[in-house]
Amino acid sequence: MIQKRTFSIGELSSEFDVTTRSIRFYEDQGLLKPTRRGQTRIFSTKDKVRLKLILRGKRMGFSLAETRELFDLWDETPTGNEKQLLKMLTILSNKRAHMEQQKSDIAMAEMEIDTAEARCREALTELQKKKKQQAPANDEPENIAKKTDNN
Amino acid sequence: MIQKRTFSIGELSSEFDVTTRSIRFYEDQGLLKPTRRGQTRIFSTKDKVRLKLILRGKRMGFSLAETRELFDLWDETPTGNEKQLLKMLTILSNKRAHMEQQKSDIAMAEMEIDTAEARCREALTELQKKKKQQAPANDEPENIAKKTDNN
DNA sequence: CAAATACTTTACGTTAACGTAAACTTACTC
DNA sequence: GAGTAAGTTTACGTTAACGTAAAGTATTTG
Repeated sequence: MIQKRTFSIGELSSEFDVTTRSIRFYEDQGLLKPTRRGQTRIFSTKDKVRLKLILRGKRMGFSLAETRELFDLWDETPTGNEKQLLKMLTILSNKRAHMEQQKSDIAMAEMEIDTAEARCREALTELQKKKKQQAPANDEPENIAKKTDNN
Repeated sequence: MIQKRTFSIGELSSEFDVTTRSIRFYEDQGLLKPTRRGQTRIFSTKDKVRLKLILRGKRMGFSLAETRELFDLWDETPTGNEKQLLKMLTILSNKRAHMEQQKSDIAMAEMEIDTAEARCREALTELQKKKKQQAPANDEPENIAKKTDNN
């Protein structure tokens, strides 16, 4: 046995930390296509992979409809005609552009977070100074009072 | 005059390609704080900067509520007490983690897009071959038809 | 001064992506 | 065989982020 081939909805739910409601919703929207044993859903590894892609897509800001469109196109790719394939290439190119935008956004945000953190730490040490001035000339070590919980 | 100091809602709307409805909504949610001349909104450069941050935040998957919370915290930072500042540092740390996740997501997506594109191009050249077979026996060199644009 | 242009408020409508509740079926297990 | 755990369907509810329409004001322009 190379791999467990099927999964219950509960297994996927807990593995990816997503509600069963969501998983059923994704099926309803045509993103997952589990088979059935009786009325119980049985998910393949392909479904599992797709679920992972759905969630990553969400984190990247894609709607379910977009992701679904990608899945459908991808399924048609091996048998696709020239027009389909060219459409796929265009979409891929668009995704790339989207990702470049995101990388740029992230880079700028990172810089700003750096300066924000610096400003914060500065304000903190400023507070420490004032504390010292208010409680002057004391031979007990200060760092006992300076304990901070970093939660 | 160093810079134009104020902006109308229409100016911001066209500059950032966002509807006036959205801008008013952002004000309503406490993200922008334009002054008024009569009942007409007058936006400062600070508002303009914040609008840019709002939009970038959206592209990064932040809700307006999250962005608003950041703005509020940021405003309190210079006068903040220790607790406030530590909270800010925690949030900044969370944002960083979020961005690391995103960078990882993007990196994986980029690889998959690469292979998807390769698969597409392969399918395309496969189609070309079949076309040639239907219009056979030609002494022109093959590589003219095999040209690919690597964009 | 009339018409066009750029604003404004109020308020109901819409879409995506689920949450939540109720009522039901299977499958085990004590 | 009663309970409980995991699954199911149906269907109404909810939230965020605006869209859209109506009706009014203020200023500019031909």
